[in-house]
Amino acid sequence: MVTLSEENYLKAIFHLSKQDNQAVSTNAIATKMETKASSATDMIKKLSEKDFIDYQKYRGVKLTNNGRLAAAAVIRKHRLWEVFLVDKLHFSWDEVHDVAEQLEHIKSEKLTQELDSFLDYPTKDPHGDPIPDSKGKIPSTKKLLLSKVNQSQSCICVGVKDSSSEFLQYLDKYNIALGTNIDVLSKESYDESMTVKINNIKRLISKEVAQNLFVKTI
Amino acid sequence: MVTLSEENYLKAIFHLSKQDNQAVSTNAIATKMETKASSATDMIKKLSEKDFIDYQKYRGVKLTNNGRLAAAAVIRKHRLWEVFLVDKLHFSWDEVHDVAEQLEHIKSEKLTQELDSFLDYPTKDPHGDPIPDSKGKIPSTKKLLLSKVNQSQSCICVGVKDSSSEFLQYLDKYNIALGTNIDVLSKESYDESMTVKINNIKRLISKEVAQNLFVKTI
DNA sequence: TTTATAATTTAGACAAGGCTAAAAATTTAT
DNA sequence: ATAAATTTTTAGCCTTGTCTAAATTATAAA
Repeated sequence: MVTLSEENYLKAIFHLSKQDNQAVSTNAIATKMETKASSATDMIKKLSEKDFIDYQKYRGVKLTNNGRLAAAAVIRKHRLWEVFLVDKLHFSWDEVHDVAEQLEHIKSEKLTQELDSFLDYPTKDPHGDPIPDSKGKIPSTKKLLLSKVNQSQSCICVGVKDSSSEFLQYLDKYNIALGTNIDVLSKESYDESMTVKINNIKRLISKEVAQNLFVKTI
Repeated sequence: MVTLSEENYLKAIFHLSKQDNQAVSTNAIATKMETKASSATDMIKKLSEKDFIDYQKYRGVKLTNNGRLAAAAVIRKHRLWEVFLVDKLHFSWDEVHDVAEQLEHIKSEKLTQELDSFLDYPTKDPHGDPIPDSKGKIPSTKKLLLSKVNQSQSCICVGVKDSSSEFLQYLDKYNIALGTNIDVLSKESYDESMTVKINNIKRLISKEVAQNLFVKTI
């Protein structure tokens, strides 16, 4: 039995340790969880006790295989619910996060499987992030930041790095959505801005935006 | 802000106090919640503090209007989710309860409204129980005696308890038939008679009549 | 109308999850 | 290589929701 709070910590540790399952510091966890280091230490002990993480005092933590599976299961549910909210209930992609944070903790294997099937087995959530499968495997995406794309290359928007409402609303305003085609016309080295063509309209994209938009080159 | 546990107690009290909002005993609540009377007392104090129930020591509790609305909101969500699980996710009616018990606590006004719309505004859950509307009003489907209907409630005649010809002729005489709309204007506690409006005509209905006419509130 | 029984409340304790302040270990800088 | 700064842990306390045991109030029976 894993509690709601434990699930949130597992998710945080998963996100912090990224691809290579690096050790994560107590402070990093506390910051991510918006709590105090002492509280993080308390929870670390519980998660370690339950064999979700490997822990040595003062040395940070790493997810065990167990912990990685548990975290992936929560993230899977979070992202499936996001798809549900956007595809079926008219939520926009900047409205889904808080509700999905609640729904991700619902415990029912059947519910998750049936939801997955109902949504036709999506592989990405509305922000372009991959949805772990029922075995915890995450479909890897070869995405890169728009800022890394070369002049006169074309690419397709596949996700965002910053998923704040401000950024998502900015994208909506300029008709940039998942699947939108972006042609990089030129790049300005001085301020790292770029001129692009979107839906046949030329636009200037700032460094800040280009560094927060994931694309896939074509 | 109402906690998960508070919501569960409110639901329990709501179900125990039925149609007429009778006082509910501490023991009854404890039994329903599968907990101890002392725990129920503790929670009763909190709910009373928050103005969800009226409480006098040793005298049981009654839901305030506030409390009734809060309980109805939870029951609404519970039943909408049950419809979702059965209609959309291939759950059978005996599998839905545990999952709905979790889903009913998700807090998002938009989610509830959109779900209601997505399900095409159902009025009954898979067990035939009525789904409260967004204002907390419950489409009552069960028939009850006219004598039990509250002041300023409207109802529709759906049957008789006494089917003697004397009674039926009485009804004919005053144009009361199956489907007739009856507005209860006022009730006299002294002789339990009531003033009603039928086809725009005010009438006095005696206790004897009111106790033999089945209606459905609307 | 007392007494016995049942229901209810109070008092004190516990586990989970969080906090503050202080101690201990590690890292960085001199 | 030490001292200073930073990070992490520990100790002790708080709140929520629960419990047991004891005390109090209400109700039923004689």
